[in-house]
Amino acid sequence: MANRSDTKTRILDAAEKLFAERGFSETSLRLITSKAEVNLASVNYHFGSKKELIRAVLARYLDVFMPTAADAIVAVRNADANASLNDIFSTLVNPLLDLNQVRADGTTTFLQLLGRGYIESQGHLRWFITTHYGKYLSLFVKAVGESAPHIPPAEMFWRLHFTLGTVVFTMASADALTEIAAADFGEHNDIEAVIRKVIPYLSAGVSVPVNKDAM
Amino acid sequence: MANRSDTKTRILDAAEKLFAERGFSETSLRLITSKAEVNLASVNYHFGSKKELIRAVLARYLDVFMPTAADAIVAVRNADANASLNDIFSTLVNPLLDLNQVRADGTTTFLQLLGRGYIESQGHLRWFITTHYGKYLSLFVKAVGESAPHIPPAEMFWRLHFTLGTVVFTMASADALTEIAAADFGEHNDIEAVIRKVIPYLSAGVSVPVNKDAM
DNA sequence: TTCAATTTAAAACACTCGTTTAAATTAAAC
DNA sequence: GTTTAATTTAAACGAGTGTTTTAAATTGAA
Repeated sequence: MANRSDTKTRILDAAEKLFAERGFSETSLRLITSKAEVNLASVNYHFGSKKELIRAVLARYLDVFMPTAADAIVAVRNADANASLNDIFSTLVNPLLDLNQVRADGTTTFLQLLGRGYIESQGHLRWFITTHYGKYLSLFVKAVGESAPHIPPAEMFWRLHFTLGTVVFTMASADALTEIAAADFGEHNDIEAVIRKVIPYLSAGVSVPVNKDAM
Repeated sequence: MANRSDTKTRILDAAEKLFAERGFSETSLRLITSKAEVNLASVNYHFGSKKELIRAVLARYLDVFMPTAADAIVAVRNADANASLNDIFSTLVNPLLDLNQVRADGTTTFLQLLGRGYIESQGHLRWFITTHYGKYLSLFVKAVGESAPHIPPAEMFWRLHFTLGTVVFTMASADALTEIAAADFGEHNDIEAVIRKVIPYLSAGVSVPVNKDAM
């Protein structure tokens, strides 16, 4: 029996789950192919290399998320030219949650993959994302900057990277944190609850007035 | 020639530099021992295993930083019982910068190691830090909590992890970010400048009032 | 049905890793 | 100065990695 439900898709589905859980370099091709119930060599046949598989896994999400997120931001700014930072960040919630309709647990998986991607792999993934999705990133940066015009560009550069760190780290360990929160505080959060917790934190940090003494 | 300036120290010095730069699992013992100009087997002879070497590298910093940081926080709270969140965070700056006197580039190295430690290695490092330095961590959490009494404990749990993510991610990529900032904005930041930039961001995020609608 | 292209399969390749072994060397104790 | 313990050395081990190769099976079109 060949091509039962597409070997390529079976590999991608197994790989994204394992990559999100354990990171890229900690996930071997042998583990992926055994979970996907396909032959080891089929990864190199269909994708060329492990690096290209990683990029394919991320592209499957980015190709969906980036355009819808960009559309949402454009729409919000057309409706309200003075949209707040909180509005801009909140705009991303729905495009993120929509990923759950693309695939089960899509939102969590995507955010964890993004986190792993920025934490690991110095080169090829950063390059892949910025060259393939750079125009969307520029749009996001522009929207945030214009919603907090009292922050100079250089300061905003740092704060957006602080923000990236917050999101990436939180999402990469979201499962563990949710478990601890449930055990210690009886809270039962899903990924949407965590997203809605982090947004006010980010908005406050990004827009806090710059202290000239500390520069 | 044996024992030229202590093999153990040579290993620790080479290891901490490489670990901070490339992460733990990306740094092989062969690379460490070649940089340290010692024999490969000496790592296992002096430290037992790579895991124990990693812990020894971190302990050398934590043993210095944790007590002085705790003392500083106790002192600030004795001087001003209503110390603000910004005060608490700022109190950590000097203990951090003092690490530059322990070793060249000590502050950056320590923060990057801490970042790598929390990002990588699911188990043994988290366990090592919480069991060996738990009392200091509790003191920090208590001080922060009491400086922002309007934030419920469960919410504070999440915000402190957001904060951890910001710090860890920023420090792990501090070198790259500083370079970009210099190229794009003509800013020339050292590690102290980055620390002083991040503190107001963190204080604002941690202390922003909780929006009941979003819970 | 035949034939060529695609896909799967099993095995081996070449390499890196942390660790261990056993001999050689050095430093310390008597 | 001899003996004893600590340290350093070189070599090998065993397990794991991504990738390539070779051949077999399967597919779709002629």
